[in-house]
Amino acid sequence: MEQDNSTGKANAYHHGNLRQSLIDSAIAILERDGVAGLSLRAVAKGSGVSQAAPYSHFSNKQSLLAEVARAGYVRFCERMAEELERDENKLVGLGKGYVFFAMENPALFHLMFSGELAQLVNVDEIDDAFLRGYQMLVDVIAQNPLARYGADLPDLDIAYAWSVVHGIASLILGKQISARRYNLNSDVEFVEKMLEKYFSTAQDAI
Amino acid sequence: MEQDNSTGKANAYHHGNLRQSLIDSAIAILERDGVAGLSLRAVAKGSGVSQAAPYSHFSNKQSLLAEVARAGYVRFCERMAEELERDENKLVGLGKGYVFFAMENPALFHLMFSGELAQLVNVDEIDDAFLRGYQMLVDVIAQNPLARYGADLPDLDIAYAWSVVHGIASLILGKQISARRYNLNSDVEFVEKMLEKYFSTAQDAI
DNA sequence: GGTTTATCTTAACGATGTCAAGATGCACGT
DNA sequence: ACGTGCATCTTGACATCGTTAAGATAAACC
Repeated sequence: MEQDNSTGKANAYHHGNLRQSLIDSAIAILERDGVAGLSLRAVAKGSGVSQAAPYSHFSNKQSLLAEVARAGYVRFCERMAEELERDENKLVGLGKGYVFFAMENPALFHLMFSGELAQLVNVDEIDDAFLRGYQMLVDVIAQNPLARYGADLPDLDIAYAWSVVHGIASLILGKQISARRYNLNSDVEFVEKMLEKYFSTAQDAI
Repeated sequence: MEQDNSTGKANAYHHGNLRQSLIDSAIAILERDGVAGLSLRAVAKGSGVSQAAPYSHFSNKQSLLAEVARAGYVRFCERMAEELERDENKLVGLGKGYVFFAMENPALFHLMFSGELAQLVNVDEIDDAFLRGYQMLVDVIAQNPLARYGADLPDLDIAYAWSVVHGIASLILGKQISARRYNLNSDVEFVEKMLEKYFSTAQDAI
């Protein structure tokens, strides 16, 4: 974060950029082995340092995970912006980005939204990255009011739209919903069908 | 399960009904201390047996948790049925039961739907209890088609309604959504407003 | 060049999931 | 009635985990 990766003082003893390296290692382990394999010792080994080295940069495991979640929110926003450009219906595009990110990064998504970090950790730093994602939804809803409810209560519309995409993502990750149950070829196709059907906006309607 | 609780052969050495007792202890710990306090050793101590005793009844911790989840689905269905009677709009009632159960049993709900059990454990036994809850939703949707989409694709309507309530529940448990954000007094009130607004059925519409 | 200080290592502690070996006592055949 | 088999439970141990304490290293600054 405060130190450049490439100009780190390469040294047998002093890593040079351990803080960021630990976050990267944690994300890599999360993608490869899931939450089960994400031990502090494994993260340290992934960065080539000893077991206790992370404690020079994080007060405990939860603090590291909070930073991982923060990095996750950044990627999350990028993924939504990517899909937002591709889709004409902005609400559908945002929803696709939301659910696709969850499907592509299941463990990271779970870490970001499970709420296990919210209690013990300083949430303010997370909020920065998190609120940027929330703002994307607010903007899209403001410009594309949902078809059936007009704009009289946009706040609830925001919570509603958020709930729909988050519910779809959660149920897919939890294996409760699958394309097979609905005779579709892939989960991606299922998500697209769902969002296009239930996220029609005022412009699309009738 | 196969042994009665009251007629268990009370004995200093042989517990008599340890299997069910362990499941009950696990649920009690889950409610009191959350997932963090749910160790096998704590569960064993809660039933007054030694650390390794659970391995006479469960192959590992995951197997015990699977049974806990199964018991959770039973309670889950009861809670939905309770709210279903109370509400005239059946879809709204079902949704209230769904979200209220999550709010009243956050750790249990998380265990039931996180999908962490789905990989390693024999899911068939869970499915029995789980499918009863799913069938409740199917029946309600069949009798109360959603207002705007008719009955041409009820399958997707089911997935949609499920996603909405599951999303609301998940976001509330994860502290991403709260009544305070929407200027409401309580999360219960927020849930009721949401469901009544977005779960209007064909009968209610216009 | 010597000191300060951040960074990293080694060693250890308690807690946890799990297994192996043995103790206990209910059930059942004789 | 009585011994045997088998399910059930205990003790003890091991590897792994998060975390802390004490000390080693070397970069930074005077």
